[in-house]
Amino acid sequence: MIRIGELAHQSQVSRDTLRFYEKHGLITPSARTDAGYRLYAESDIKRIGFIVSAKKVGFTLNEIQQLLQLEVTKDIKSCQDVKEFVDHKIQLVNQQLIETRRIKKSLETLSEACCGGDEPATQCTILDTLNR
Amino acid sequence: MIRIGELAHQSQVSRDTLRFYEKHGLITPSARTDAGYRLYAESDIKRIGFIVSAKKVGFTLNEIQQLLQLEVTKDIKSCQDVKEFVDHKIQLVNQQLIETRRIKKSLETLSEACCGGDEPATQCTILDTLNR
DNA sequence: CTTGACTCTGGACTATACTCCAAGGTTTAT
DNA sequence: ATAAACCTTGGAGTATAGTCCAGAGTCAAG
Repeated sequence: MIRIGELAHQSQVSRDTLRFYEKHGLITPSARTDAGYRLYAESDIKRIGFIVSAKKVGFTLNEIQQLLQLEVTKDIKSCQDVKEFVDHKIQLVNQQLIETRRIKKSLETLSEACCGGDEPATQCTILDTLNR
Repeated sequence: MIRIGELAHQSQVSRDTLRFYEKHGLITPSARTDAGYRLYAESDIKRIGFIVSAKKVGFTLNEIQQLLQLEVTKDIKSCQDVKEFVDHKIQLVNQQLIETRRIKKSLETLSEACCGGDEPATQCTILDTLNR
């Protein structure tokens, strides 16, 4: 059993963030010392690893919480459920991708129409366009 | 000169949002009635239009404020300055695009490795991967 | 026995972009 | 005259993901 500082070190997640995750129900230390110090077991370390990995692939903390639910109920939840969850997230990310592309395109159109010269911007096409 | 409700109606931006924009220095009503009611002139309406357009192409409120600065100082700022501002934003959006693509790919890899069957998820490759 | 490193809690603060509310004043229509 | 509709301000709340701090307790080493 390790204390919070050690876990922070091992998992590269700050103490404050660990406590923050706890407050939001993502993880609970397996035990406490008599003085109230958090004590983490191997399983807790793995759980933090899970959270870190899930964050890397783009899940929000809220989604990670749901994933952890799936983790816990592994034997009553099927692979299909897990896959559906991931596929749903892919849909969300895809929408975000489309929106970001749209924005990029708009900005590029804006930029391309601009002469970019060093004359005063009184007639700047960019500012003109945004004014409509 | 119109009042806030009318401007909200015309610009499709809520009263609260208009006051919010004011608090954050994006717009100031040209006048007030004796009773303190905000009064907006044509130029104010245009300014809101500018803000709405700029939001549509993906600028944050902070960036819009900077754009409005450029607007004001049109004759001392060049087209080049404006274009540089937009091009810098394109860079930011591009980074976001790359990151979102990375996430999408990670999720797809995760999903593709999963059988998606209706057996219990005890051996689910998705959960396994996230556990590493 | 004291110093330094570590931990605890609760709460404030960051950024982004609003949204909602309460309590009160003003305008407009009937 | 009064009710409805509109306006004012300040402040709180929403979601996301933390970060930072103060004041206090704990623990190991010199």
